[in-house]
Amino acid sequence: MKYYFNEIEKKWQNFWSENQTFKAENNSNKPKFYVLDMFPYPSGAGLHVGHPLGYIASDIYARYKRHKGFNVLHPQGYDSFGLPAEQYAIQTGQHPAKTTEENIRTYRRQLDQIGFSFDWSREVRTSDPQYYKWTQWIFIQLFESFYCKKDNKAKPISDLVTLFEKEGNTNVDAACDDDVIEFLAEDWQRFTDTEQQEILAKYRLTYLSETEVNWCPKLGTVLANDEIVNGVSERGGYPVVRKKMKQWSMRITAYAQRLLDGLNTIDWPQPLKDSQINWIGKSEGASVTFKVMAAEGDVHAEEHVDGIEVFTTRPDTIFGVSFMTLAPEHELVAKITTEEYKEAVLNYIEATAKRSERERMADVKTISGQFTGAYAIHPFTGKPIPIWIGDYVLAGYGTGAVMAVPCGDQRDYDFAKHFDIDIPNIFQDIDISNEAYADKNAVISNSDFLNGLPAKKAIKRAIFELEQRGVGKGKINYRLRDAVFSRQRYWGEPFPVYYKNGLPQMINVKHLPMTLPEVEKYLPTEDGKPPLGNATVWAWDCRTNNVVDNDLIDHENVFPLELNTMPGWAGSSWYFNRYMDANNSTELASKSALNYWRDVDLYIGGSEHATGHLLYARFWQKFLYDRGLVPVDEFAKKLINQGMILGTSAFVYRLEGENKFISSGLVNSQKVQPIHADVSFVNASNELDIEAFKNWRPEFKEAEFIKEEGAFKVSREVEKMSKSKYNVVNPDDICETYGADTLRLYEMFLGPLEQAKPWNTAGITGVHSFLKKLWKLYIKNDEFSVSDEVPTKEELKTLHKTIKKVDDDIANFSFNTSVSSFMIAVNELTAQKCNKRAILEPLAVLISPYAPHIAEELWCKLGHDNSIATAEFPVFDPKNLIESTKTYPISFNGKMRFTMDLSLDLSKEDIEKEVMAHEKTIQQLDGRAPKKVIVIPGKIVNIVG
RNA sequence: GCCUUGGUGGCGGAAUUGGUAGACGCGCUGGAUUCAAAAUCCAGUUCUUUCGAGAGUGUGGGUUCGAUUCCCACCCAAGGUACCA
Repeated sequence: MKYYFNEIEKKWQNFWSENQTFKAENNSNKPKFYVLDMFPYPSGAGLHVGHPLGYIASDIYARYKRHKGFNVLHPQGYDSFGLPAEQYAIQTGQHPAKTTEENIRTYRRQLDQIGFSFDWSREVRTSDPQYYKWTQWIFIQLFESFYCKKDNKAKPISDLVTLFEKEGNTNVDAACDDDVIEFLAEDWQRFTDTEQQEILAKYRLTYLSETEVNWCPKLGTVLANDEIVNGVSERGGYPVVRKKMKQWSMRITAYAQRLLDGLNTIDWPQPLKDSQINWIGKSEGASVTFKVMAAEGDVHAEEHVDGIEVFTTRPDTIFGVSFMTLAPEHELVAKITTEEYKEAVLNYIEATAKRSERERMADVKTISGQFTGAYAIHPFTGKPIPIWIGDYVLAGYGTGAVMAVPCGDQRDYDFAKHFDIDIPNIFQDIDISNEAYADKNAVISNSDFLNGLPAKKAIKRAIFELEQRGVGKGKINYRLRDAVFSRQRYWGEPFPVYYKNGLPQMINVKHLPMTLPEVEKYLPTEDGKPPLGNATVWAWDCRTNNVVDNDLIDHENVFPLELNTMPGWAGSSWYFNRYMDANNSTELASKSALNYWRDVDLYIGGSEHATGHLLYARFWQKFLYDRGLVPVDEFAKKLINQGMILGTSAFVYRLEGENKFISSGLVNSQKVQPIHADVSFVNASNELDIEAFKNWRPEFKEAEFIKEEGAFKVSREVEKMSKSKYNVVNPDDICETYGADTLRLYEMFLGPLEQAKPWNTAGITGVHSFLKKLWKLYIKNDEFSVSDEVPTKEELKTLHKTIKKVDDDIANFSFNTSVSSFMIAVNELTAQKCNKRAILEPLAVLISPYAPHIAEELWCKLGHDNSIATAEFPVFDPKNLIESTKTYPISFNGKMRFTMDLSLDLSKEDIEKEVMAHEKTIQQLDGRAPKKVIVIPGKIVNIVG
């Protein structure tokens, strides 16, 4: 009766699939539990052992919750739009849909073979028109909405139109573009339809705007900030430049505060919350407008410049202002610069423009700047303030201008020192002769009405005074920008948009989905249009509501369609809602399904999505909530980031200039070249399979190998798992050799779920032989058989302490320690020669979330004809752990020296008497009298002295 | 620089509220079984040691009868982020 894992695993995978064991129902008397994984992008390379880590953890959790009586939703799908399929299409001409389909098939096979309890009847694919129909639908809802700041929620744009008709926009408090002008009801009536549309566009939650974007010429597309690493594209490492383009944007900034507040209501990892908080970058302070002083002889100066607006977090330091600095790109620079300084300013701007964004960021130490000749007027003192330009001020943050307070800001201080500008000290008893004082702990002085106030009070007072005089006001500034939503790609969701007189029009939702058109080529067109510009049938006929041939475009009835597609995060921002009712063709999900499942109870995925997917998805969820489309405004109550599994690379050493390899222990100080060897050639003792290595590449065929102690050893190093490092381990091979249950257990056994940890196949034999030992417990005389005898106290103790441990571990997501406790249990039961049903049946259930195939087989052999998934989880009974004696550690000055078995009934005094009489105590004390004896009954004895 | 997380044997890692540091597994050493190998089983395995014992959880201090755990300072590593005004 051997443990034939391959047969067992195949058998049960088929059973689950045929019986739809894990299909979740949308109505049930059981409490609901929704366990979600971040769905994968189906790449051509398939899965390596690092990918399923999170899926195994969530699967254990889902199976455990089923045993505990929950109606569990545990779905899976594919984030199947994306760049790699498109790049492949560009190279081979193969339609991305085809590549994607093939990749999905590989993924599905690999996932099935690991034995996940996914409800595949709810599978979603973002690239499926039946799915992206609803992505397009949500886009239209965003277009038809604005953000009302009074009610702090999104509302229909028609509400806004009603308001405009009644009273114009003077009383409207809504998130909008900065350049909205005020108008009255009469004005609104007078505006042409086009003018009205242009105004509404400034309020819509998605809008077209001329934005400066990160354009990657090599990829022919716009990249989001998080797709750029160190100034080059994350994919491919191509250079990225700034370029102005008309793009769809999402007004995520309207939700900045709610995205911050919501973090307090969800159980997500602190580092992840911190990076979202950072990304949103809220800073509180004031905006202050500095009037510009008329240049000598220029009587009209004030007419062409209203003033320079700055944002500061320290309005309390306003009396310390001794100059202002504008970003070189600031639009006022040209207007205010005096004749005398024109040339110098132009030269400076030219010089900074030459330096790339990257250089500017890397080189923080060099101080540069240029005086413009112009002066601003201090709003309180009326003194002239010289206006400089300098590239330490960034055009993209705040207003692109700062009021410089050298005594309170190190950058201003350095700038002032460098250009010999005055550094007035406005802090009482603070020495600023060497550096600025940036803390908020000083008392303000030399500052008129702020004198004697501590910083925090001074900030409030300063804002009050600014507002009184109408030169500024309290303001909250966010680093978060509106999100660019257009991509110049083929393999993404098309926008449901056509253009009439240059104005975007939404296609009526009843004509969705707008499916991707066929194109000849997947590259941008020669005149720089996105790939959809290659489509010949991509025009909208308003009479028939059909996509028609471009030749029919007449701008009266037939109009051109949008050529951009949506970004990768569109489809992933709401998929968790779709799983609740994945096959609904009339709604994104039915009200009843949404109200039943509500939100994700446990979401597991990588931390790399902190400021991308996880921020956008929260934004969309809040929007959908505002519009009454979903019942909760945070989609995931709890989130866990699984750590990355790293590879353990193997290195062989080649003597420099020779085709001779030397075992790693013999290298010493010889000149060698380390070469990655494929990890599959190396065994648990780091010995290389020389024959396999020789056959690997022709250049090694004739190589010579210098062994140590009869073997050739490699050295190991932990690196990221990657093809080029030959340290990738394929789960298919592991399942073939050891089985899926072994893979699942080993991935959990490696270490804490959230921690990054190296994979080393060598250790897998430990968990594999554990499963074999487990199997053997159920075998007697080579037959499957268990006895119905009453279990002993010891056997019950082993079982129940394991139940308790596993319950606690799963509650803490500490899956690695439950694997250890299973091993301990099986070791103990083996030693006890336990073959009893009363122990072994609950044990099978206990292990089934972790190793479901072997558990099903044992369950079946124990005489059950239903799946073990339906079994109730064993219940811990503390009475099985009650002891009568305790092995006391006897310590001296806190150091344990020996142990003593004593009855738990003994009093403190009795314990002390017994311990003091013990020969080892006498020996330890060596004649000294103890100063003190600490006795904690049931725990420890500590003798001091 | 700032924020976050972490630092324990040769390796992955254990140690609920401060109470026997190194569970469990790998590797290693020795043994049994075998013609041999695989597989399996048994014993040992933190370091030092004069074999009595002593030291030991990044470093240095502190609190405590007792600290991997709490406090202070510092060092190192990983991840995030940045002339953010």
